Amino acid sequence: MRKEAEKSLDPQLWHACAGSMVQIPPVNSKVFYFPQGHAEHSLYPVDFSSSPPIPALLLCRVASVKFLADAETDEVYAKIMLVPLPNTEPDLENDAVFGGGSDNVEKPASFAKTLTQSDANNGGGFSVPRYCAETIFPRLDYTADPPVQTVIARDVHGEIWKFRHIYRGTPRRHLLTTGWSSFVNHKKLVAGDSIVFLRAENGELCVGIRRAKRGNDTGAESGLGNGNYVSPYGGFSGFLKEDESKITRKRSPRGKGKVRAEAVVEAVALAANGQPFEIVYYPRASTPEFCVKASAVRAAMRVPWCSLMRFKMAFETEDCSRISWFMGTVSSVHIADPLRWPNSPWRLLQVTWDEPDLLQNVERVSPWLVELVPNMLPVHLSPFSTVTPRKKLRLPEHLDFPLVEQFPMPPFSGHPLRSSNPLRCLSDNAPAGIQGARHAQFRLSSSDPHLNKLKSGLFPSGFQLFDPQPRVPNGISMTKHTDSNDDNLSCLLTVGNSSPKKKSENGKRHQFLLFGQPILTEQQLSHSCSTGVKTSVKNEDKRKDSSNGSGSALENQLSPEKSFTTRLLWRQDYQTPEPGSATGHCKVFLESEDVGRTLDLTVLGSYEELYRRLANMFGRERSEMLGHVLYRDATGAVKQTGDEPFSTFMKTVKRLNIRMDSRNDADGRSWLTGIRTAENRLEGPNKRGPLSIFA
Amino acid sequence: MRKEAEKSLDPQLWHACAGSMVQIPPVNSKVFYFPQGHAEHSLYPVDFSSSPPIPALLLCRVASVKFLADAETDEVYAKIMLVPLPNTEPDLENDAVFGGGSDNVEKPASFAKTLTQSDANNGGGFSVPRYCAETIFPRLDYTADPPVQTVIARDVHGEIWKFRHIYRGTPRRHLLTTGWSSFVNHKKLVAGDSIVFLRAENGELCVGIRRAKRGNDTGAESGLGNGNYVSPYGGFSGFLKEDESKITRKRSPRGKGKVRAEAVVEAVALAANGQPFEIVYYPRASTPEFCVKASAVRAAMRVPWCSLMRFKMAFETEDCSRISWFMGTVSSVHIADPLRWPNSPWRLLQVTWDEPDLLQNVERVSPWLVELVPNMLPVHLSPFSTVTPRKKLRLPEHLDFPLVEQFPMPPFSGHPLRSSNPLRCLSDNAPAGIQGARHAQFRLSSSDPHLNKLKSGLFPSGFQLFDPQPRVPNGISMTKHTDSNDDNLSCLLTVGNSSPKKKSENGKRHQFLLFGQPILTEQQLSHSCSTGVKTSVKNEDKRKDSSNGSGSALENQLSPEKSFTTRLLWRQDYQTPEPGSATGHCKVFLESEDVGRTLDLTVLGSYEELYRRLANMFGRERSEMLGHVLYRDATGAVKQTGDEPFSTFMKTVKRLNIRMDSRNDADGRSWLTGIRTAENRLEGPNKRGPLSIFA
DNA sequence: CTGTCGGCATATGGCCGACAA
DNA sequence: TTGTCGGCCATATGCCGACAG
Repeated sequence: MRKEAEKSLDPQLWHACAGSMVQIPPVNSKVFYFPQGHAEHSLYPVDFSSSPPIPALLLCRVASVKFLADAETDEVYAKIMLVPLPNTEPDLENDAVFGGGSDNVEKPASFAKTLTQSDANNGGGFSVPRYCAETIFPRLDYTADPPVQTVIARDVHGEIWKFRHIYRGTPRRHLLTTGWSSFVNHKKLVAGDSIVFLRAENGELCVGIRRAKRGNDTGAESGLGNGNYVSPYGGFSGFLKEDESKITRKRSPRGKGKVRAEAVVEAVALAANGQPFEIVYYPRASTPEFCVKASAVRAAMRVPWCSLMRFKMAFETEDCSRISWFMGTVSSVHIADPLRWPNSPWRLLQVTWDEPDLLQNVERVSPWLVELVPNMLPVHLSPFSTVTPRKKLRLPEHLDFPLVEQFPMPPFSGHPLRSSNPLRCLSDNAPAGIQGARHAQFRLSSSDPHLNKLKSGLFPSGFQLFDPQPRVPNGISMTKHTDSNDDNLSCLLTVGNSSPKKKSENGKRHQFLLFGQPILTEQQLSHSCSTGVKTSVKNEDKRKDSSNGSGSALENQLSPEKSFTTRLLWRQDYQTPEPGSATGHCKVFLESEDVGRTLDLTVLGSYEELYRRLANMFGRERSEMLGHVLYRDATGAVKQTGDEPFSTFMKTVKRLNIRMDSRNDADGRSWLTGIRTAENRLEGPNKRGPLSIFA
Repeated sequence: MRKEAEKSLDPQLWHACAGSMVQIPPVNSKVFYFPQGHAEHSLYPVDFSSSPPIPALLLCRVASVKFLADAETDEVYAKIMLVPLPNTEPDLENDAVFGGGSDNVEKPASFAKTLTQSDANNGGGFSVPRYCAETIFPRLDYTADPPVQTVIARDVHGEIWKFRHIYRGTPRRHLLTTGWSSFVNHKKLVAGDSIVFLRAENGELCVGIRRAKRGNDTGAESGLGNGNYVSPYGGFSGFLKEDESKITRKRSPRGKGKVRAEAVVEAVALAANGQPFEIVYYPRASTPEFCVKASAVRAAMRVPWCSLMRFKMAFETEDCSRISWFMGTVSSVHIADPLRWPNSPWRLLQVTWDEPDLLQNVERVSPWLVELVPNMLPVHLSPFSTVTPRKKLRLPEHLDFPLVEQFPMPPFSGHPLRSSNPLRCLSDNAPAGIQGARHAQFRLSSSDPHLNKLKSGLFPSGFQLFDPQPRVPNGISMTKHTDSNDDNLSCLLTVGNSSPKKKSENGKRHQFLLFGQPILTEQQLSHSCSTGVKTSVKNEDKRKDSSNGSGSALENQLSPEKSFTTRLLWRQDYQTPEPGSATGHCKVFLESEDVGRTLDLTVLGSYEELYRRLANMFGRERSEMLGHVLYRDATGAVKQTGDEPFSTFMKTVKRLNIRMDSRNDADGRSWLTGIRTAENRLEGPNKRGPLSIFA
């Protein structure tokens, strides 16, 4: 292919387009490069078989960074040249060695707006929010009647766009008229895409675009215009990739804007040889960054990660207007892909979310993406709290554990499961200093002075634990399981559950989209269904714990039967019983759809009944189910229904995936026919009703 | 990149789009593969340095052929899988060994029309030529008033287009109305592009497009609508490539529709290993076919090519409506690139054309592209004669020389210049049988009975040598050099010149475009200017001839001073004097422009004067000329003005190239803005007056 | 026979204030 | 404050016969 003139664009404009959570490591700083993450960043499966053995992570120096934009789509991406560093570097070396320049250049004035239907479709006008007009645009002469000016903006390619900016109407408002629709057409913008205006340092106005990650058409009915989709920071790509590739194909059929598999192999080969190599990173691809600030990785790996640890993680709404923190619990710590990447910390943590439905497909995260929070009553921060990710919540000094193992040498040599045993990791390795932290983590109670100290820093002001009317707008609604034998717990659950209903009843609510899948809050789903996601791993851990027969006080403290707080955690987040348990609820995912439905296995006595039930549930023929229902058995292996006796199946199954032949492939051409057509298509035959249908 | 579904399209439609001169070798036939030609087919320089040594040509079997079309531009191309064959194959083996099936499937009814301005621009209608409507379209019911129908056609991707076909107006004519402009817009057609309608064997109507090779905007003023540009068959790519890349970039900036350099290297590597490999061939790329029917190559190499041999070569008008034969003379026979491809017959022949201005950049051709014709009075076939390339003029049997050297082993081992010595090749190697042919070649006179025999076969019927009103519509106009010392010659020249003027004076004339460069007939240029192209090589040959001291009768016959016919050839085609001669005319090419202008060097006394003259000529600053004027010195090396003393420069220079920084780069985006804009651009600031300005 | 033009009907684009959320 | 709508004007689109080459 032709080498385009790789003109690095204004880094500020680039960042404005990339979103506020994207951080590109500065030149000369040190990062860890993760081939695994690089592979995830590629749309296509990456075959490392021909490569030499590669370390799972590689310390590198950032030799150069180019901020680029796709010539066709304006999608921003970065080319980063990395120089592998010898592993002899001292472990705790300061990153500042290379003098990573002052990254703190102040952000220029910028404004982003997600296009409404009116902005994108009708009459060719754009409603300029007052703030944007007054702070970003050139000053308008309000003495004129009407006040008008021509706004000139430069896009990522340096091309100039002119817009008539007028202040008119009753009541008065700012509008872009002439020139706007031409811009929309040229950039092929649709409602839901965002536009970024930025006043550069030289005073010039810049304009960038951020395309909506059109998950699929379901977005249309929830009002694309308001689209407050969640874009995962350090997201997850397993099940989703396929969906995304479909989207990408529609928008740019030549597979641009994504990294080719060969590029990954090539980079990895060079990296393995210790040679400089170049990586391309698409910040809006919804896959986690795979060049991570070395200090961040080191800091994260100093934490002896264990099950039951509580953490929060930042996500960005799709339009980049807000950042949300989601709370979760580490359900298991183990190597994500022990065969290929035996010692990789990448996605080391298996997690469960306080809002599991909101983050359904984020099952594993890398430690440096999350922030530990003291274990306490898991009453959640609002996902809409506006805590910025910059004012990071620093852990108390005594939480800064020493390294569990040597680092950056593989932290989990020998026994991959060793660290995934929470008890061992705490009881065997934890130095005295940890105890204080653990105290804060596990001895937390409303009367504990530590809590008050912490909560003032951790929660929005005014937040009160056990507040009878807690101001938690959209937290998980807690289930009303009555098999609890602990009144205290029930009480707490009730209390925690009393408030959220208030807001959940009126339809208009923030909508989240994660990896192109609409995220429904639990209210939208059901109160009676249990989530049952990712419980087995936890229970495996638990079984192993008991089998090793350790009886330390610590273990007793952590055991569900012995500790109040732990039990609370347990109850709430892992309410689902044992695999194949009495409640026997199971999530069912139809491949072509987005959100799982819940199925009560207890009412079923045979595969035959299951098929009938599933066919009924999805409006398909029973015969279509045969050979299409997949699940993972106790060992994690993928099986089809029928592979095991039904009784065994019943006991192990937690999640079913129904593979369907995709229909309606024929309209691949629609992207050609322009915006308005694409718009209409949203209301076409693919339109579907709400997906939260439960058995 | 994503693998598109490589659906082979209807071969008939493919051929209709590719043009009538394009022949794809049938499966199982044998071809010679030329890496050199493959590299020329790539837009970008191909670096073979990392490859193992490669033979210049490789006998292969055609394993499969896929007829494809670019998803975006509809440009047709072919993917051909070749299997290298061992060199042990007998040399003269018949190609039919593999049973190359009957290639003679009859051509389906098809019709091509070059879009007029009206077709492409106005009102959204398409004037259907009656022939097309009556023979290709479905039968119209003429009893209706007006007769209307919907014509349904399938394009290369199988997509369906509907057009309202109406027969109306006074006088009645066939039109496509509704649906047409949508087609034009989707396919981004502009005036000058062609549309192909074809009735497939199953009765279905197919539609294909052939884009004009828009050299550049000069086409606009000469009337794109009539565009009868010449498209070279087995063209030339040296100087032109750059121009073409500019064009391609404008139309498809991602470099699609061209072969990548790496693809060539990969194919060559496989080929060198004897492994099957795939090549991609774009028939409309104006580079010669590099998989050539083995029998054609063998036949061509049986001819002992020599200087002064006369030949003709077929070219196709750009709209594929006609095929023209151009006559030329072999000026030298030598390896094109002796360093890289020491024994390659590729572009073995250096040629001069009877119409040098029409084929200015075709300087070297491969032997199998040309057809020998007996040397005789070079009065030219009309370029518009409608001789099809199929009814080939077979050479008399006695011209079928035995092999000069073993073949396919390199035919020119040892002394690359050996065969370029016309005397040696004729006098040393020529068997007796040649004499007869040579007699026809050189002993030709109006009274010679051989001539009459030959001319009846070679010339259009009715053609009469020395006819006072010869029916040669557009032959080269002969110059009126008066330094001739042969009255007979002058007479002949006058006679030859008497007719063409008739048609040349009125503006409407066939326009030719070659490699994107408009071709002006000599009338359009000047009568007083000499062409000076490719004279030096000839003269070099001549010098070598005399230096070897042979004094055979043959040489005397060939010497300009001794032979009438030779002298005539010489006078007419090589009227330019020695390099640096008394007339001292020199062609000047501005890089960004298309056609050279002629400069009289004799009036100049210094580089300073030259710069002033050139600046004046092109409306540039004198300072812009410094360091930008390039030429080749006597040895062929590229030099800048100033590298040699002016007097030396004066003696050697035949052609100047002025390199200019291209301005107006900002409109690279114009291809995006649609047809009408592109159309308008043609009349924009780039518009230029006629280019044939002479010093 | 067919390329181009001007006429003209209709569709679309695009600017506007009204209104309401 | 700003998203959406209907009104309405200007322009573009596109079909037509006239005319001429």
